[in-house]
Amino acid sequence: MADRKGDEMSEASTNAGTRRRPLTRERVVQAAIAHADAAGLEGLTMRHVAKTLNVAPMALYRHISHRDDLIDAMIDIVFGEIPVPPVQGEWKTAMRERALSLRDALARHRWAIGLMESRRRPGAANLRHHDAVIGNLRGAGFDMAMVAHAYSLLDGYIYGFALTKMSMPIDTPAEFEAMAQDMFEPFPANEYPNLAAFVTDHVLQPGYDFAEEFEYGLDVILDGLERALS
Amino acid sequence: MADRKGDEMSEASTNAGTRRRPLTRERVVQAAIAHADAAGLEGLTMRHVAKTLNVAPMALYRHISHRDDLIDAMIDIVFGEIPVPPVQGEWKTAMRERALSLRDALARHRWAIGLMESRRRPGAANLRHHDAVIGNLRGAGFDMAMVAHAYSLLDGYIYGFALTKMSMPIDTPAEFEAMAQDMFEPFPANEYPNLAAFVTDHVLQPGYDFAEEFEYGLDVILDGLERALS
DNA sequence: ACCTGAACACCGTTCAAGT
DNA sequence: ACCTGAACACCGTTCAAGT
Repeated sequence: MADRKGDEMSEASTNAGTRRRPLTRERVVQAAIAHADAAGLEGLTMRHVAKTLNVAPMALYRHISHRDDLIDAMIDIVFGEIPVPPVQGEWKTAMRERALSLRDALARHRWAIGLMESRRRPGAANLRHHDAVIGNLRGAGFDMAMVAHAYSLLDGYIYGFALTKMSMPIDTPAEFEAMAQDMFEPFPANEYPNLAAFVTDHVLQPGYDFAEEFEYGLDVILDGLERALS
Repeated sequence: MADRKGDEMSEASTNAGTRRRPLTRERVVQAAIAHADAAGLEGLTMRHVAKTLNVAPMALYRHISHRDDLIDAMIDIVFGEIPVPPVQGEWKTAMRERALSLRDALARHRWAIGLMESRRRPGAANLRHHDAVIGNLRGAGFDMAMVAHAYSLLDGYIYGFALTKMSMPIDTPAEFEAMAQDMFEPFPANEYPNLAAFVTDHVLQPGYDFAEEFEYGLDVILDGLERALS
């Protein structure tokens, strides 16, 4: 497959044979995100990112000042993946879509969950996102106090659901059943009858999918805010 | 102060002059919790815990099998600090008190927030807690599907609020004002008018306290569940 | 101008040894 | 039986050096 003729010439000015593109901040951040998506936050080491870029660990420090600066940049990419809510537009559908987009972004980038709201130097996508959410709510008649209520309630729920879902030690029902066995095994039988019934009669039943709970709770919250607004 | 006569003799059988109590699992876990409360999860190293106990790092491994096993034990202590909800008793007040207790426990042990729901081998206090919550809801007439809805909504919100509150880079209003300056500084003036107005006209006003948002959202959720129940 | 290698002060954990 | 010390394979980051 080497030596294809007609390859695009967009990088024609680089030396033939020189596989190495110049390192840029963007390439470092993208490599870091790919690595964290695959290996988690604790798998995200400078040394590993450097290796995937075929570079010495120290080369990264020309483009980022330290690990936390890299994480700042990664988080702003995640915010950039969430469509900006329309400033005009019915608030309930806008907030509903925004919640689903944020949930999906956090599902793609589980390492980001605890970090989205903790940036001391939020990036442009982060600020733009929050500006649009607030703008939409204000336009729909929320006063400042209600904006604050709605924001803390929605984001608390969205991040918290993502957190509990992510930290669930299990993905498939088969795994869950195995874990449920192990879970009760060290304890006397029927020591926790309500929990046992809940697990066997509901959670382990075919068709139950924890992920679907998200929209139920979201609608309870949106309906509650609507009622508070009027 | 050495040589007090009349000291309690409860440890009288230990050698005089030997300051060292025997290491136990409980002492290791308690020292680890104290350390994590003060220094956070990333400050919780085997070597530091060992130093506070005046012991070589390796001595810990006689009582715990590895760092994750230590964390399992720490989490069950946190669950044990939350009063068990009464199995009989009006569900709304029981769930409200349980939410506030859990919030308070997470405020004392911020390192625990992402870990409470991720134990593969939950301890006795953990299982007992969940059993009592489910028992209360079942007794109040929740069917299994509604238990699942209520649980994921409440815990999502409780853990998520704790997470966003903890990760807020700031505690005092003065700090927040300084950070708000820095936050907008790299960007053109009035690039984010809605966000700027929200911050200056509401969040930075005297009397605003983000922590108080918790109960507002909690009541929206509890009222919504009550409505869904009937 | 851009990248590298050696080094420093850390980690969790294994293993063989001390009392 | 209980604890220790040296060692291994890792970290992030500094510093001086290479091209």
